[in-house]
Amino acid sequence: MARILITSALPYINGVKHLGNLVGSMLPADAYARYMRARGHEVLLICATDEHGTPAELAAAAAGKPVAEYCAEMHEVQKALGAGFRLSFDHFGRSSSARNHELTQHMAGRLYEAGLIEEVMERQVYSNADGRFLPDRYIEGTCPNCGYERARGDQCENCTKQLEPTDLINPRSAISGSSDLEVRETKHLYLMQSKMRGKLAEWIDTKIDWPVLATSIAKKWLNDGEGLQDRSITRDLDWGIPVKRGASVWPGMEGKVFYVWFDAPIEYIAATAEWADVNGLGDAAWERWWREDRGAEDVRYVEFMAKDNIPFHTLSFPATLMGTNFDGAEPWKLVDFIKGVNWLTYEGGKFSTSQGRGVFMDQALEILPSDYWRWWLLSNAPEGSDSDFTWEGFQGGVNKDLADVLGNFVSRVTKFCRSKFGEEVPAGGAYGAAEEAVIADLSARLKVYAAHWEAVELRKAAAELRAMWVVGNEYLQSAEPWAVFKTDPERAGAIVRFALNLIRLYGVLSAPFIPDASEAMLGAMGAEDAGWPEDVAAALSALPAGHGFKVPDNLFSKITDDAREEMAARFAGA
RNA sequence: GGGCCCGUAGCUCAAUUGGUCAGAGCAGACCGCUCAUAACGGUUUGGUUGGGGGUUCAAGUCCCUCCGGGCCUACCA
Repeated sequence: MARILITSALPYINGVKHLGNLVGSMLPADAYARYMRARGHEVLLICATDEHGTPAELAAAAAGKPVAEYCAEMHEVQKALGAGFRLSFDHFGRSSSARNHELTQHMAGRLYEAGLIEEVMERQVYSNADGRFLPDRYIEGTCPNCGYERARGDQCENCTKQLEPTDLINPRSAISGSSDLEVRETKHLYLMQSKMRGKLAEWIDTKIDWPVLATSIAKKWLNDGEGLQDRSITRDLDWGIPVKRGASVWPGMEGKVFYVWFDAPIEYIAATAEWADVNGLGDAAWERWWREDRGAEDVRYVEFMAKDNIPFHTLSFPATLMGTNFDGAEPWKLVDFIKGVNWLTYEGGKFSTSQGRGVFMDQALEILPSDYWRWWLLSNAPEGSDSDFTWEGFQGGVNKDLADVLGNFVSRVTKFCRSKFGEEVPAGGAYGAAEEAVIADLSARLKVYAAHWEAVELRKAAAELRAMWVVGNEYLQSAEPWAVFKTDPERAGAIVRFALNLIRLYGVLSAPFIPDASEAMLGAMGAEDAGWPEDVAAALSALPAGHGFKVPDNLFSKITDDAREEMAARFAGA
């Protein structure tokens, strides 16, 4: 039994997440956690809302609420939606928690002691009308290069030229539209990542099994230009974690907060502490997952995220943890494997919150149960490259895989049995060559399935699972109990007994992808406590003769063409 | 501009890291079955692996080049 720590990239607080966000980290993390738990490993799955930063403040303002109140509400909304998608987080925390305040300040203090913090005087644009400093991209103006009037302070979307806010002609606040802007000096803390470049590079070089996406992005940042750049870890904002060295004030940094990207990854750890608190477990309980000197030396830590998160998880966060351990006193657990995925697109374009384009988590659950989405998203996860959500593809995948191959199998077996033998497992006959062949086939496929999960290959695992469902239909077709029943009811009984056991087996194997349907299958078979089939032959004899079962409602209904067209129109966006 | 990834059957993707006639699923065609959600099973059509050149006994896989997509390039997260 291994100990596996799993974190999902933190969903940002400013609204309901779309299917792309879901499949980018939370859903794969959940499926992986479910599989590993099913195999008997000790698993801890951690996620949280990422609550700091300018967009959170603006979203709160737009909603007409104090930011703390807004975040608290949105946290509950996201938590409920996660539950709706059956995301089995051991804890879904908040980056604004007291634990994270304490830990973030502690780590900053340690980095200071390590000599890895530098104070830098910056010049930033301040908006008098908005009463705040504006991040580059919140300043709009005319592009000096192409004349586009809505260029942003970081880059012109029209001509793609990279800009400084001060390059813009007629600059104005993107928030209020005010042109009452001025450049002010403000002091910030920089994490001197450049000092850790060698150490980070050496560490990355050991990660030969990571997706190219992850290592290539990390190496690019390490080696590009003058190498890894030092990075500001503070901001002039109200909402956030106040800048402190541990519990002490940080002279000259009053009124400032840590940058959201500094405190968000630390929340992985803090959320684990929150988990311990909620469960009344004490510090040792979470430290054994994160501190190599306190029990975490045998933990395998796997992170899930979309590609935009990779630099922070391969460089900034490890730099923070390594720096914090400058004297060897705090050996924090570093990530062992990063599952980085690409983007999910919507009908060939981008999901867009502002234009209402694409399907968001709340809408998805209004339309169909979570299993439909989980199956399609995971079996089409954007692993190798971006993948595209289309209603036609979704309809096809769900109807064929879930309704026809799996759902119909369960239906045909249980209904046939009920009509010929009643609602209990038939007694007669014995398994023979046909059943042995299926057992051999499934045993081999189960090994492949397990190997895909070990490698975190979602699409391949899904394909193998589907192949195992197909084996059931092939078996029924060749064994044809409906014909055998007429001449040899005993033998037909054995076939049906085997098929009922297949349903139970599928219930166990399918759970990482479609937990609700799995529960329905196991419930119908009266086998809720079924464990992983280490021995397929034994697993397919688990339901004994005379064991009662129920014919479940159809596991999945099909998406009609009319329904598909209606949804396509509804979510096409403005 | 610089860097990275990708281009395989009508569609979505594989291919044990250079090694049998390049494989699946969907879609199409034909056949079978009738237990089942008009579901299932079988057979089958379909590819000069984006173009060109090179290395090698051997290239989808390595090198060069061209074409066509996508992504990243750091103070929004």
